[in-house]
Formats: sequence, C-alpha cells, structure tokens
Amino acid sequence: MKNKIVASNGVKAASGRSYAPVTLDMVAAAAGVSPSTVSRILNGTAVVSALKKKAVDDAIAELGFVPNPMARGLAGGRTLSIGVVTQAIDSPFYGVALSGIEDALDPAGYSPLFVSGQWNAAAEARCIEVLRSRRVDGIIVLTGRLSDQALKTCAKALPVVVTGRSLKAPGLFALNFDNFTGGLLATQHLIALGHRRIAFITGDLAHPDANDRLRGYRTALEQAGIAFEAALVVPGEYHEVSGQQAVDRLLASHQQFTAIFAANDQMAFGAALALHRHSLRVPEDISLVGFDDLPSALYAIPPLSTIHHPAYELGQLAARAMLQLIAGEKPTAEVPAPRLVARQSSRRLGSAAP
Amino acid sequence: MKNKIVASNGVKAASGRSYAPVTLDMVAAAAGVSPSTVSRILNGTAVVSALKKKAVDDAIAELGFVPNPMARGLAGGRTLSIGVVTQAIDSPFYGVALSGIEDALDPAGYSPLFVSGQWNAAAEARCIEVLRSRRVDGIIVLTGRLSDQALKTCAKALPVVVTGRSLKAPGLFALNFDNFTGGLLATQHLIALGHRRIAFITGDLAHPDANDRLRGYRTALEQAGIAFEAALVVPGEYHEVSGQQAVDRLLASHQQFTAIFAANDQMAFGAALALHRHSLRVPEDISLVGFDDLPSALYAIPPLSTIHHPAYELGQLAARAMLQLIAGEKPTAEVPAPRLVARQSSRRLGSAAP
DNA sequence: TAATTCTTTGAAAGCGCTTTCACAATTGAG
DNA sequence: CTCAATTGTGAAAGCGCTTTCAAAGAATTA
Repeated sequence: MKNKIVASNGVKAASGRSYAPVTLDMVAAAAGVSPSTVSRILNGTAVVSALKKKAVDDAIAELGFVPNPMARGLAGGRTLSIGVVTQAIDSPFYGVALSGIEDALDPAGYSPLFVSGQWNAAAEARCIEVLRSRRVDGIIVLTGRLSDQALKTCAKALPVVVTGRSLKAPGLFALNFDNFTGGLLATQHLIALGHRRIAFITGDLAHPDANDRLRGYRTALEQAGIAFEAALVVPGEYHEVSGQQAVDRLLASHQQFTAIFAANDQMAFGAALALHRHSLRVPEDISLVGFDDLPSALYAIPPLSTIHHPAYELGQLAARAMLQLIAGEKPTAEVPAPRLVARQSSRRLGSAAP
Repeated sequence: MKNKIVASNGVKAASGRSYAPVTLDMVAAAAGVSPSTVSRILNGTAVVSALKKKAVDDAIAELGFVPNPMARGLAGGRTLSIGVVTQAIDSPFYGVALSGIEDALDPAGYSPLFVSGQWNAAAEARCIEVLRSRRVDGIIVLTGRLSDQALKTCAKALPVVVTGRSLKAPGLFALNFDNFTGGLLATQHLIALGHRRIAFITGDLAHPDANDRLRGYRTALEQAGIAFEAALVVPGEYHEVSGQQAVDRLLASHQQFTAIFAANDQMAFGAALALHRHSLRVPEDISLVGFDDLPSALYAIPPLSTIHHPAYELGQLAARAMLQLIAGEKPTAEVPAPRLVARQSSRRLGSAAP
C-alpha cells in the first residue's frame, strides 16, 4: 500500500513535475481530516471510517504525497532503512548479496544503508555506531569479524540478522551456509573423478567458513580412505593473488598432485593463472575446483567447476528475515544447501585428451 | 572536527558500552549553556566564547554525544548523506566506483546511500525521488540513462555530480572519461602489433560511451589507412554473454580477422570463452583487447590487455566534487586520461609461438 | 560620557510526523 | 432507559535539532 504511494509519486516526478514538499498536514487539509487521521491511515495504526480513508487516499494520490522518512524517524517511528555491514562493497561475492538485499527490501518500502567494514572488527564496530546514529530499524551483518558477544549486545537494542555463523539470541537471527558440506562435495567430486592427490588452498583461517571448508575436504578424503597430507594443504587468503602464490608454493615443493580444490573462486582464478604460467593445463594436467560460483566462474577459461553459493538468495533471505524480525515474527529462512556445479575445469583422471 | 566527535563515540561504543541516546539538550545542561549554543558549536555557525566552547566540548566527550542525523535533517540542516544512483551494485566496474565514493565521503562524515537504477530511466527517476524524500544533501549519478534535462532540473534543487557525460549547468558537475581516446589507444595498440583486420565488439550503443569507443576504433583505423569494414563490427551489450555471442556471430560470418577489440572487459571475457570453445587460442591465433581494466582482467587467462579505466578514482573524484559543490566551491576534478595496459592477450601478428 | 554599533547568548518557534489523551458519538448490558 | 464499555476522531505534546529574534553586555565612536 505504501509502495503504491511512492510509485505514483515517482511517475509524476518522472513526467517532469518538480518535486514539491507536500506534507502530511497538507494532505489532511485537502482531505478535510486531522493530521492524526492521515497518520493513522498511513501506518494502519487504528481503524478509520472507510469514507475518510478514501478521502485521504485520494488526497495523497492527488498531491503526490511522500512521507518524509526523517520526520518519521524522529517522531519515534521507523526510518524504513536497514543498515548493512558488509566487508567490501566491491567484492564479487558480497556485491551480489547486497543486490539481493536491496531487491528484497525495496518492495517493503525499506532502503538499505551500506557500510564497509574492511574485514576489521574495529571498523565494523564503528559502522554499527554510524548505523545506529542514523536510526536504522535493523542491522544485517554479512559475515563480519565482530565477536558473537558484540552482536548479541547489539541485538538487544535492534533486530540483527547475521550471515556466516550460527548463533542464537533474542532479536538475532543467523543464516549460515553449509560450508562443511560444500567442501565435502567439492572434494568428493574430485575423488569420484579418480583423483587421489588433491591439493587444497585454504581460505583465511580466521573465518569459520574457511575452517568448515577445510573440514569438508578432510572428511571427504577420510571417507574415501585417502590419507590426509599436510603438505598438500597450502594457506590462502580468499583473494586471487593468494591463490596464485599458493600454487607457486605447491609447485616449488615438488609435491605430486592431480587436482586442486581452492576454498573460493577468486583463489581458483589465481591458481589457474599460476598453473597457466607454469604451462600446466586445466583440466588436462590438473583439475581445478573452486567455491562460491561467482558469476565470472562461468567465463573462466575453462569454465570453473565450483560449489554454488547462493549469494543473491542469501541476501534476499537475510533481508526477508530482517523484515520478519521487525514485524515481530520469527524468521524461518533456511539457506539452500550447497550444490556442485561441474564445469570444464575438472575431469576424470587420466582420461584421453579431447 | 565533527569527525572527532563521531570517532570518540565510536571508540566508547566499541569498548562495549551500550548505546545511550544522549541528546543535545543533555549536553547543554551538562555544560551549563543553552541548546542553541551547543548547536552553534557543533556547526560552527557562530562565534562562541572559548570558555563555553571548552565546556561544551568536554560535555560532548564526557557523554559520548552523537548528533541525531534525523533530527538534523528534519530541522532543515544537512543530513550528511549523499545519494548515489548506480546501475547495478554488483557490477564489477561500478562496485569499485562505489567503493571509491564511500572512501572519499567517509572522512568528511558523509555516508552514501546507494540505489540501483537497473539501466532503466524510469527506475532511476524513482531512485532520485526516494533519495530526495530521504533528504540527501546531494546526488551522484553514475552514468545513468536519465535525460540531461532531468538531471539539470534535479540540479536546481540539489547539487548533482554525474559521470559518463559532459554537461554544464548550475549546481551540476559532470565527470567524463575520455572513451574516445581509450578506443583509439586500444586500436592503435593492435595496429602497432601488425594487425589490420581488427574486429570490434561494441557496447550498448544507447550509451554515449559505447559510441565514443567505437569512434576511437574507427579513427585509429582511419589514421592507419585501414579501411573500415562494417562486417567486422558486431553489437554487444556490455556483458559477458553478449561478447560470447558476438564472437560466435563473427566466426559464423567467416570474416577474416586476427584481433578483437571488445568495448569492455566483461565482453572480452565472453569473447575469450567463445574463442576457446572454437579452439582458437589467445593470443596465438587471435589477439584480444578489452576496456576498463577490471580487477579480474589481471587474472584472466591469459591476462587481458585493456584500457585502464580508473573506476575507484572516478568514484573518489565524484565524491570529492560533491563535497566541493556542497561547500559552495567550484569542483575542478579531472578524470585521469585513458592508458593502455598491455598484458598477454595481445601479441605481434605472426610472431613465433613462445 | 552619552550614543551607537557589535558580539555573544538564550528563548522560542518550528521541521513533518507519531502518539498519547481526551472527547464525542455509538453501542451493549442490566 | 440509564450507565458503562466501545469506537472514531481531533488537539496537542513531543522526537532532537536548527535558526530566527531579541536582549543584554561589550566595545566603539563622537
């Protein structure tokens, strides 16, 4: 209902009319009712006679009234804005998630307010402070470094939705992707293709997800009766260069391996480049599997086999959960299960060249 | 000065103290002055005796006061927020620009409010409406589809900075990248490498930048005395699939060519994949040059030769220009000139394999 | 020294909206 | 048919801040 209002005004503005600061009082005057009544209709706070409601709705449409969020916020109501703490707005993975958040929030009339924490707990704390001073109605934290405790504290004052961890607290909803199973699937895929010596490039082990993916890798090996070899596990930091360096290190160590599982796509890209530099072909010489299924994985050469991580849906789910939290409901969202997307960067060990 | 306040509060909050809604009135009471005086000190609106200033500053630090942006906005002051109309928050190019905007705005105490226009003039108009209803202090439009006229109108009410076009109007500052020279440089590069039959994948020709890049391509050919061939120019739409399809079409047409210049990197990636699918090697069989120098161009296989388009700097410049506009100054920013970044996707025609 | 101009400061009026609170007008129960 | 419990509605008091406006004190001038 509120959206209709916005839209109607948008149309008028688009048609060239200059923005007029129509106030609620003007609507009230035009409809011949008191401002309180208009407010009540706007917010559905109380029952209003159908007659007056119609008069007000007409006046709103007529004047192209758009409620002023500042005034609303000040008056103690909602600001219709949700703070989103992200790590880097230009990350290929999080960018998509933000997009999902925006799309899910919009139809409800909410706007996201993005702030970047730069993978830094202190910066994140400051972000939250900024968001609160702006009186956001809730905060979505995308996989931050903030302590669980800090989030719980925050949730006492404000609904909080957080991704990338499992956490239970009043006013707090956590949305976690099953990174363990993801790591398991990726490794099982390579094993199923006949690979036995599978290198693993880890993510930043300060993140729980990086550890979960590593656990998945180990568990898959174990289940297949393959001995874990520490020398085949090289540390990475979730970005391209680190993937590249990891492969350089791996190659320098003269370890034998026929496949690489990188804990995210960005590192897989770096790894692919390093392999290319060393004249090793993917997948003919080395099979490569990533994690996240970034949009660009589809256009890597060769297209990257990876674990699909539904960033967009994750954003949407987080946003919807926030909306539910605000409405006083209990969010029920569940993140889709990880899914292997086999493309051309992985192939059966020893199979003939095409 | 204002930042110091925010920062100090941030620290306190980070140290675990729960957020207290300290108001300006409380500060005034604590300092033994009137609210007006506090406000004046906060905004530097008037001269205040050093004594009272100190008392107030102390009270602010003591109480950890953070002015409420909503109240400020309502009272007709600034909201310290800048609206940013972008096309897609998850675009690899614009994402970086947004990051630049955020970083440049932050030290001045401003926050960006991002809204996505989805390459759609009506949606953009709605975005602007939303931003204005939120009382942003200014609007940055990243290469939209909005008419110049609409922007000028908007600029009458609010400072506006726009990228991707040249436009002059009061309260409006335009920041344009030299796409023509970019297109010229890319083509000249290929020509210098001995290529004569150079295919061009255009961007979405509804954008002025796409046309400028095309003009650059044509001009370079002309200057080298190479006849322009319409059959070598295939339309694209600035995304990967369109680059891929363009190459498919090019190949199907049985035109001879030894190099491809794609009007942006995303299409170049798509083109590279299509070439790969057709068993054509880059750069051995076909040289490939892109445009934008996305972060991922460095990790393409082979790393993509491209025109550097300083997205981050562009964002920063736009944000700084906005700050200047707000301060009543005349922005002077200039976008850095395009620059060729030769990597491994382009090579001298006919040179021996490595 | 009286008259005049600056300065510094506080009181008070909003900004546009929400939200008690209270008053009518209905309705229901006894 | 009276008294209480509902309703629908408006008046008015803020939310936290900025900004006239005017007053009081200080400084300047004649």
